[in-house]
Amino acid sequence: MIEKFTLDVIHIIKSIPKGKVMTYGQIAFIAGNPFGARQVARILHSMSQKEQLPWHRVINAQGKISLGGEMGIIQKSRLVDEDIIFKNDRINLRKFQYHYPNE
DNA sequence: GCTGTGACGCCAT
DNA sequence: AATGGCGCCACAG
Repeated sequence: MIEKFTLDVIHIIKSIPKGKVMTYGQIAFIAGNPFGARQVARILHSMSQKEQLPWHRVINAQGKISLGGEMGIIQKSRLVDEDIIFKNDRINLRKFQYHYPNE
């Protein structure tokens, strides 16, 4: 049985519109687990390959990519393609963060 | 059912 | 601004 938290997280991630991003902590908070940022990361890691999640729209609270190596490059270029602007590998959250409708 | 782990976040230096 | 340490919790082994 998969936790409701996990399902909520997946649903929330799927709702992120193009050109916007959300942070791990924000998603976890909305899903009902204020301290579940790490679970969000874990969910992405395990599900993004199977599910069709816009995983590249999820970044950390500092507005930076949490992945190193090639995956990080891929994520960055995907975001750039959505007109999201990087300034020294950092995104302006005040401008690009998506505020979830409910809660 | 106990233990380690992680694409994190926050506060104290 | 940069680092380090601790907390928190679902999931795999």
